Amino acid sequence: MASNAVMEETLQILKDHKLRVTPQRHIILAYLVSHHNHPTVEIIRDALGKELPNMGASTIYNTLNTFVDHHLVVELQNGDGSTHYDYFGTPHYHAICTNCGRIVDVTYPGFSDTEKGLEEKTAEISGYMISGNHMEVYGLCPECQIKLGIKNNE
Amino acid sequence: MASNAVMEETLQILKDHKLRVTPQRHIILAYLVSHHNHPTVEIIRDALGKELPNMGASTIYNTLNTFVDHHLVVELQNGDGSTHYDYFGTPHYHAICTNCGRIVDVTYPGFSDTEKGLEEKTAEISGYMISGNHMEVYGLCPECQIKLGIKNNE
DNA sequence: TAATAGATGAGAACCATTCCAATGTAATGA
DNA sequence: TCATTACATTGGAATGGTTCTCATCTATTA
Ligand SMILES: [Mn+2]
Ligand SMILES: [Mn+2]
Ligand SMILES: [Zn+2]
Ligand SMILES: [Zn+2]
Repeated sequence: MASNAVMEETLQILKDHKLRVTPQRHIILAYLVSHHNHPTVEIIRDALGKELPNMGASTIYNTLNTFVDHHLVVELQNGDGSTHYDYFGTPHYHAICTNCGRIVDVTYPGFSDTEKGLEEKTAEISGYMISGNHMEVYGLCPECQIKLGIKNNE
Repeated sequence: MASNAVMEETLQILKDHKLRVTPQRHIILAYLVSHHNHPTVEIIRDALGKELPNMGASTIYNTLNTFVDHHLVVELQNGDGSTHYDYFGTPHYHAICTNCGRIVDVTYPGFSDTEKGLEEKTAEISGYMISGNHMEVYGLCPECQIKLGIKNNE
């Protein structure tokens, strides 16, 4: 699906909830849709500083929290103390480097079955009414393996 | 395995790493091993206040961070702003209530296979050298379902 | 156009966690 | 046993990401 179609579809979700599509919300969403870098508020602020120099930090937090509330975006922690945000258009999970904090997307055929199985088992056992899940796998990214001398640079 | 056997085994891990088994570390570990309430630092502090009234908050943080570094304890977030800690003796994952924050343990036969499969797939796809994973499932706990009128109290 | 509700922005406030320096205590070795 | 060294605890200060407050601004509705 084209990036602007994703945008339109997502913005419609906001409209459906009587939320206004402001320039700030539009530009933040566009940034998230077009970048897969799992940015922090600070990174978003720096990246959008040229287009909207006066955008307040509160606005970025408010906007991202709104997106999270509507399940358009997920929050991630990589241990660096700040929250990372991820436009969650396509189901996937994350591998997070315990050394440098790098977060990469992962998915594979059959992943959604695994996910669904986990949710069903959990509902059955715990009695919870399931609304979602987070899976994260931790380890050393390829670059840190080299940096730390664990893997040879070939 | 008896609780004191678990304690001994865990304390030995500290000794093996040349870490001293102080009264503070001992009492905090004992609390975690014998409670499955996924406590915060504040909860631990309140619970142990009678036994060690002068224990500093820094000590609790230091101790828990040490345990986490040695993979004896895992950290959990439930959205209430503070970190929750869990003695991770037996592999399991968590169901977290999005309304009240309640965290419950879940496991089932075959869970470790699911877990292992996820780690192997991830290593293969991402090139990461895997050291662990976190799985969390979100939803409404049974009590909140009733409280919110979603499920009838039978 | 008037009235209302929703959104932004600057800075203050919050608060969980970390940092720091002083003090205390266990391990080591002569 | 004494001296030395390394590890740990403590209380308080500092940090810093996030939330809160409120005046201002803008979109929506009637
Ligand atoms: Mn992602
Ligand atoms: Mn648990
Ligand atoms: Zn890395
Ligand atoms: Zn609940």
